[in-house]
Amino acid sequence: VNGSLKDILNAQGFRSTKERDRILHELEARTDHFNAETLHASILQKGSSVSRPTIYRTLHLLEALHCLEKLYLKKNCYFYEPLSQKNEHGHLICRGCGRITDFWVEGFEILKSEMARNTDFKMNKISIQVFGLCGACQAEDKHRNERW
Amino acid sequence: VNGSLKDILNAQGFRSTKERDRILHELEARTDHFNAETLHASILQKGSSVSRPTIYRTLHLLEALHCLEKLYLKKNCYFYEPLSQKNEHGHLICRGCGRITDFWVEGFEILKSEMARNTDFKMNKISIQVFGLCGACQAEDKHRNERW
DNA sequence: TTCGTTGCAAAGCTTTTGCACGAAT
DNA sequence: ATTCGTGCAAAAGCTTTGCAACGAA
Repeated sequence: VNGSLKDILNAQGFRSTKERDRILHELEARTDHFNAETLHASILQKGSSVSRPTIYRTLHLLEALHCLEKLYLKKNCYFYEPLSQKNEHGHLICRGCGRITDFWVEGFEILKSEMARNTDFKMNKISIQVFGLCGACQAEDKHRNERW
Repeated sequence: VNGSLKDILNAQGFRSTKERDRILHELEARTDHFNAETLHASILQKGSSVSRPTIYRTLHLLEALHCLEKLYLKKNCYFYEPLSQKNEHGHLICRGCGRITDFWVEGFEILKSEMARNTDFKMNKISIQVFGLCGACQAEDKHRNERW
C-alpha cells in the first residue's frame, strides 16, 4: 500500500486483474499525452495484451475515481494528461511533427488573476495550447508538410 | 462581390449551389463554436436541407481555403471557430451548462511575449481554455450535475 | 460460490468514400 | 457538352454494449 493506482482500486473494492495491472503499469510509465488508442497500441507493442473494451472501461473507471484527468474541449474532443504531470502547465503543439510539450511561464499567474478580477467565471482549470513549429521542425522546414 | 464566402468560392472557380448557399448562410449567422453535427442540425431545423456528406465536404473546402478555422487539439479532437470571431481570445468553458464564451485579457500579451523569450517554439496560434462554472451555473449550484 | 471482469462479436456514432445522377458554367 | 457537386448507400474508424465464460475474493 504505497498509493499506487492499484492500491487505490483495491481500496475501493475493485479487483486486481492482470489486465488492469498491464494498463496501470503503462499509465505510470507514460509521460506523453495519450488516448485510448495510443495506450492500447503501446501495450500491445510491448508484447502484452488487453482488449479494446477493457482499455476503454478501465480509463472510464480511472476518470470516475479522479485518478486520470481527461481534458475535454467539446463532445468527442479530449485527451488524457499523463500521470507524471501533476502541476499546471500549457501545451506546445507542433504542427509539423504533432508532438505535445508541456511548458510553464510566469504569465500564467498574471492571466489567471486578471481573469479572476474581470469575469464572474469560477475558474477551476486553465488549459493553454500554443500551436506552431518546434525547433526541430523549423530547422527541417517541415511546414510545407503541415499535418494541420 | 463584397468579400462574402460565396464570392471567395466563386473567385476560386468553385460553383454556386443552393446547398453551399445554405451552409454559408448558416455559417455567417452563427456566433457559437460548432462542429459538423451541430451545423447540420441547425440547417435542418430551419427547414432547409443538406446531406451530411455535403456538410463535411464543404467544411473541408472552407478550411482548405482558410475561410474557416478548425482548432485542432489532437487527432479526432477539434472544433470550429465561428466566423464572427476574428480576434484573438480565450474560451471560458462552463462545466455546468457546457457553454463556451470568448474572453480576452491583457495577460495574453504578457504570456505570449514571455513564451517567445523562453522557448524556441515558433508560435502561430495560442488557444486558451478555462474550465469552471459560469455565473448562472454557480447560482444554480449545477456542479452536482457536472457533465465533465 | 459469488459476482466482478474480460473478450468477443455486434451495435452505435461520426466521418469518409464510390458512384450514378443532376446541375452549373 | 463538360465537369463539378450532390445524395445515397456503404464503408471506415473509434467507442460502447450484450452476453457467456472466467477468475478473484
